[in-house]
Amino acid sequence: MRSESTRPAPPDPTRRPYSPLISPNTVSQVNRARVIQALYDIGPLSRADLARLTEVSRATIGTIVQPLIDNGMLAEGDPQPSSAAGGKPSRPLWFSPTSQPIAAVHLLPGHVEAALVSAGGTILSTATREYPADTRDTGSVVDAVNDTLEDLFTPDRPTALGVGIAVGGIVNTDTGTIVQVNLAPGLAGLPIGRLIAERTRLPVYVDLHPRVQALGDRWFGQGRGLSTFASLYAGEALGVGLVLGGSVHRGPGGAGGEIGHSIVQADGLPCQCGQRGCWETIATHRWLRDQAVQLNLPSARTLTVGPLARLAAKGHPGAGELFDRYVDNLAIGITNIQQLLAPGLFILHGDVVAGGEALRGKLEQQVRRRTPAHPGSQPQIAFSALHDDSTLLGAAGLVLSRSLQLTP
Amino acid sequence: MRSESTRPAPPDPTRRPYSPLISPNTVSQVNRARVIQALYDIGPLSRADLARLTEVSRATIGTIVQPLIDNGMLAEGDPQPSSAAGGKPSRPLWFSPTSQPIAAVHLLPGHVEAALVSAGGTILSTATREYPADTRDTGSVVDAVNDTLEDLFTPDRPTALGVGIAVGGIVNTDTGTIVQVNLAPGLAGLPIGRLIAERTRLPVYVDLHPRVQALGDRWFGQGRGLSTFASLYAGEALGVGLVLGGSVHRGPGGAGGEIGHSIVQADGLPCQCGQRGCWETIATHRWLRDQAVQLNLPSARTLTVGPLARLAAKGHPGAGELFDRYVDNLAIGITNIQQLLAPGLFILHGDVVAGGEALRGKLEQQVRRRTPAHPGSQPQIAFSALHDDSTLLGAAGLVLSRSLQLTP
DNA sequence: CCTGTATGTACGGAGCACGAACATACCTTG
DNA sequence: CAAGGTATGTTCGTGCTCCGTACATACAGG
Repeated sequence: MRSESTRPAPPDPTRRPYSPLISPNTVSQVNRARVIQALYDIGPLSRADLARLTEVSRATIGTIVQPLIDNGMLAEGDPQPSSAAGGKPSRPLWFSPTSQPIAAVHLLPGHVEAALVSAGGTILSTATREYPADTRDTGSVVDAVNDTLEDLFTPDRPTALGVGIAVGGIVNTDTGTIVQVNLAPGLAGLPIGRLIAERTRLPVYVDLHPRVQALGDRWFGQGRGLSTFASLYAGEALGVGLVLGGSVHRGPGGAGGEIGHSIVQADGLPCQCGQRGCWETIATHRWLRDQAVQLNLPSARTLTVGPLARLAAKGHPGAGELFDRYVDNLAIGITNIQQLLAPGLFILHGDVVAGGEALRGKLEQQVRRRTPAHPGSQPQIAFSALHDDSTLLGAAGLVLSRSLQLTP
Repeated sequence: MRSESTRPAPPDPTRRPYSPLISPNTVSQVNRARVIQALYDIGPLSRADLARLTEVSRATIGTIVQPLIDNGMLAEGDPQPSSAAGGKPSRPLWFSPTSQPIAAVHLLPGHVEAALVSAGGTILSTATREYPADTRDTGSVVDAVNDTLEDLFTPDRPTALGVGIAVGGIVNTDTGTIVQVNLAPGLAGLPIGRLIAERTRLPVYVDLHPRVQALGDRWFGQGRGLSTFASLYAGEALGVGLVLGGSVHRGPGGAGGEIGHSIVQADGLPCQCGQRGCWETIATHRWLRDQAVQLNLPSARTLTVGPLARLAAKGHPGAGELFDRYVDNLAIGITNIQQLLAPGLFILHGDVVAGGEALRGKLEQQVRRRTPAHPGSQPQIAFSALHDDSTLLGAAGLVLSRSLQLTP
């Protein structure tokens, strides 16, 4: 029995976990994780590059990477030609396409997408399933996810490292339980993480869709190696995933990122949430379509950003002005994030990407105009380079960061 | 010469630094830092407590803490009575009052406050200096800071571990240069960090005032051991310091926290910064006084939160309503932070604290009303327990975290 | 006084990174 | 083509730190 009198405080999700001390046995684990991290951050690197980067001897790198090559995670690439000074050509190391894959799931209202992803970020195979979005039979949802995974797990492949699930709604990341999905209210309360873990006997990690997208950018996209950036989803809804200090930010229980309900117009339009002037009320498809109806734009009730941009480019009456207002409304919320956190880089996902360079350039200009000059840190707006794969790759990144004990 | 062809990317402030691998020599440094961290997070702990907490043997803790006791940083407290089960009484370890102190500086427009702080967070001595706030002679400012420090550095004390400087304005934390101080424009561009480092020959760390306050809460106040919280300064201005994942957040160059210019009323009152509807325009003394003048409250032009709260408590006509509107305006900005980051705890500093429990309770209620229920994470509002010392203690925490290589 | 319990310390053993030296492979130059 | 230079990757003995076990110390309770 432990002494109760001087016993440390009981566990509390808001308390910082005490990092255990490093023992000789764990040094190699920690170092292995850091080497893998460097590869993800920078790309293929030779042993000598890794030694310089991590400030250890080449001999040490050898002993760290050799087991990873032996167990099939890493593989040596073709020799790189040596420089003009001569020297033995280096053999860059990178994740083997035949290494243990990762299962990635995107759970949307009404359907499930899944993929098997290699450690290097290649999508090896995909599968999808439909389910009735308005169902209250949560068993059918779990079945849909499980069946999709079964399609991926063929006997000729090694078992997956784990399963990452991105949910288009609010999730408690500590318990892997769905809290709320707007267009599928029946999913509320479903402990999807535990149920899939029981069926697959694999570690399962569940997180919010915008945060998973940020993980995609962080591991496989423009966020690689960056300390701080924001991934913004904008389209029919708004959401943000924040990478701060190299880790994706999660509030207690995985809260945070509900940027759609931040207030940008205190006495503005009423929002579904009961407040007034949420960012959602002026920067989503709903607002865009309401305005388009008033302006008598074609197909106003199903308008999206791409068609609006094309109407504006053609000079359709009212379209250009609406486009500009939409961009400025987006800029307001982005500015607020920049003022508070100064991530510096905003990676855009969702339908907003259909706005093209006209939208990106204008948006960047508006955000810069609204953020007073801070030396050497002009905010940048970019479209995600991962396109439609960002969520599935992010779900793989979720598994990677947790399973390999890398930066979370 | 290094090979250029496979050379890793050049250094970039927005890139994450690659943590060097751990060698047998550095294991002890890392572990020592983690033991010290545990003491700061929890308070005095015996060797056995530390062993349980850090998951190493008591023997290891002994070898880690013995040098710290020998060099005077830690000291054994009085034996704690053993529990009913018996056993040898434990000797709690804590920072010795005679350990190497830390110099803390608060640079305000027109005057300088400084203190010598023990590692345990006790203010050992203080000193102040005035300087003309409207000066363009930056030498006089550096002299004022330096003279104040000289007052503290008496020959009978060991040399300080370092100097932490909190600046009431925008600062580039990478270079230690002042970017802008609202009421002392002459300070812009002053490389205060480098200049004080040259004079004192000590390591000097410079940061923004709200962020330093957050560090005070994080090391010595209610933020101890917490993973995530926000420290809000509210009074004549607004500013926020964020602790996320155990570290205080800094954007590139130390940007971020300029919450006063986040937009909460897109078509609202014009702000000094050129935009409309910044939070500043509805939640600072300026707004409060403008409203008080319109309501004909007594001493309206110099009104602060304390007198307003007392007028409201006495039922003075209009005061109660103004008080409520002020609280709700504060709640808007806090809600936005909660929606984005979900820090869960907001520690208030500045004149707003004079509003007392009436203000705190109402503010908490408003923020909770505005944030849709997230399971098990109701946001909390608290006043700083450090009162007027929070900035100086935070400046000490700034030095601690950097000098001891603890979590930044 | 003896047993039980808990704290703090001493000592041989094991794991891992380090440094130096070596094998390998390519370049340039005469 | 041979020699010298340069860079990569590997081998092997050394040293640092933590681990497990055992032991000394100190208090409670019967």
